[in-house]
Amino acid sequence: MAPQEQLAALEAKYPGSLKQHEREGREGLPPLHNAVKGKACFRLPPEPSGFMTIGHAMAFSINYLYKEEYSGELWLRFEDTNPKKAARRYYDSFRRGIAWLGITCDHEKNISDDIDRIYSYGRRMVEKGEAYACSCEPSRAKSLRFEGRPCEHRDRPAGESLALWQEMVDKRHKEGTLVIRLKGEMGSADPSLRDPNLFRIIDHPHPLTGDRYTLWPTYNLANAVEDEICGVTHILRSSEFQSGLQELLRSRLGFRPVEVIQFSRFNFKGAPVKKRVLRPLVEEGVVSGWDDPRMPTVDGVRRRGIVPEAIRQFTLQVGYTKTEHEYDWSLLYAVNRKLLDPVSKRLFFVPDPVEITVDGAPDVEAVIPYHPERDLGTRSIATSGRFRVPRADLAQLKDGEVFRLMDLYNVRVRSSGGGVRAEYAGDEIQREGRKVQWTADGGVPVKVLVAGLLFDDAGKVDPSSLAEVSGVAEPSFSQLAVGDIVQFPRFGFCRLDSPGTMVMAHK
RNA sequence: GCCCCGGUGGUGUAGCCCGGUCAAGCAUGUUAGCCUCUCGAGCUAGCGACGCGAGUUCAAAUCUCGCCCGGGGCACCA
Repeated sequence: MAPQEQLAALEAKYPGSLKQHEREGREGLPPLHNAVKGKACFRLPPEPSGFMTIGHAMAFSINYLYKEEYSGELWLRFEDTNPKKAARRYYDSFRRGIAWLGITCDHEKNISDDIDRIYSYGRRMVEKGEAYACSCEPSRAKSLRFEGRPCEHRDRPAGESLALWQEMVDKRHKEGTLVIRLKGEMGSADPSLRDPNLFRIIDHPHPLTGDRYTLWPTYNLANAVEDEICGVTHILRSSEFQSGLQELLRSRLGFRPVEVIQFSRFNFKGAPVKKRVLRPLVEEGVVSGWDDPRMPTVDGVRRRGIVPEAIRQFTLQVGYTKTEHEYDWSLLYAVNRKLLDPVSKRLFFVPDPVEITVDGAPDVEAVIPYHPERDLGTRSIATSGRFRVPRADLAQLKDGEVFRLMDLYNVRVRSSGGGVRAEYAGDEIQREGRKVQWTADGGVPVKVLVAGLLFDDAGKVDPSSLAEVSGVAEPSFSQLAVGDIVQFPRFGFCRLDSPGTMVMAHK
C-alpha cells in the first residue's frame, strides 16, 4: 500500500487517530500549580555558610522568574540556624550576588531574627506532648531510629519534657546532652519521619545574635515555621531537601499546605558546586580564592566575564528537571557570547609577539572601527613600519607569502621561520590570505588568564587548569576600566580583571 | 539496609499526564560550504538519542511489570 492509502485506511478504521498534534515547544518555565497572579509568594533560602555559587544563582533565578511572572512576592531569607557555620561575609556574598543578578527581593530576613517565635511553636508542641526531650547518645538515637524503635524518653510526661525545655532555653544544659524530638512516626517506612530532632543546643556565638541563644531549631522545623510566617505559597528548591518531614510538621502545626517543586542540582562540567568539594581547593591554595575564575561561584564567573543576563537566559533555557545533569560550559558560553558580541569592542591583541620591520612601509595613521558591524566608535593608530605580530601566525607563513595586517595593509614575508623582515605589498584588500593582528609602537603588555576545568574527567583536581597567555595589546587598551569586556579578535572575549590583566571568558 | 526521585544524540532540553504524520523538535557541539579585513557573529547543509527485557494494543519515547544504572534522603548540617 502506498503511504497515502495506509493513512486513509487507518483513518477509516480508527477515526480521529491521525489528527495532528500541536508541536508547541515550551516557552519559558512551565506554569505553576495553584499559583494565582498577585498572590504567589516565593523565597530564596541561602545558608550563609559559604559563597554564592552559580547553582544558587540559577535556583534563585527560577524563583525570581516565577515571582515576576505571577506578580508575586519574594523573600530573601537567610537560613542561619547553625551558628557554627554562619559568618557575616557569607551573608554579604549572597546579597552582592543577588544584586548583581538583578534580582530584587520584596523582603529580607534572617531566621535568627525569629528564634523567639520558633520557640513558641516548639514549646507548644512540647506542652501538648507532640515533642519530647531526649537525652540519648547520638549513636544510640541513630541506631534506634534505624530500627524504627522508640527510646524510653518518648513516653516521658509532657510536664517533664516542658521543664527540660525551659532549662534548655535557659542555657542550663550542655551542648550534646539533650535534644527536643518530634513525636513522629517511629514505624514509618520513611526514616526521616522517625522522631527527628527539632531543637539542639549549640554553644557557640552566632554572627548576628551573639550568645543570646544556645538552643537552635533544626532546618526542617525552622523552614516549616518560616514558610508559614512569610506566607510562602511555592517552594522551588533542589532535591537534596526532602519534603516529607516538612509536610508532616506543617500538618502537625496546623499550617496551610505549600506547593513544593524539587529539581536536581545545577552541576557544571569539571566544577562541582558542592561546598565540601570547593572549600578544600581554597584552603589548600589550589585556587586563588572563592573568586578564582575557575570556580563555579558567582564571583568566579563574574570575574571571567559571564554577564548576569546570560545566567538568567541560560536558566530560562535549561529550566529545571529532576534528571541528573552536568551542564557543559559551552551552553552558557553560547548564551553569553550572543549577549557580548554586539556590544563588545574589538581590540588588537598579539599573544606571544614577535617583532617585524616592514621595508618600504608608508607612515600610516589607521582609523579602525571598534566593531565590524555596529557603531562602537573608532580609534586611530599611528604606524611607521615596525610591528609586533603573533609568533604562531608568522611561523606558518612561507617565504614570499603575502599576509595582511588587519585593517592596515599587506605585507610580504622576506624570510620564513623567525623572519623579522618583511616588505610592503600594497593595501588592496585581498579576500584570501591570512589576516593577522598587530600592534605598532606604544603597545601595552597584557596578561590573559584562561580558565580551564578544575576537575578532569576522572574527577581529579587539575592544578594547572589556569593558563596564562602573555602578549601585547594596542594602546587603546589602557583606556579600559576594570570590568570592561572586549573581544580580542581570533582569541576570545576577555574581561579586564585588574590593570594589565584580562580573564578570558570564552572564544 | 530502608525511603524518595530520575534515565531522550557528546552536552542541555521538548515530547510522556491524555498512545497514532515522533523513522523524535530546539539549543549547544561538531563537520563541510557560503559570507566576513577575526579562528567572533550571521547563513546553508550534514552528523548524532528514546537504559535493557517482556507485556497490553491495529499502533508504545508515551501505558503495565521486571531488571539494570544514576542521584538524593535516613545528622545534635542546611
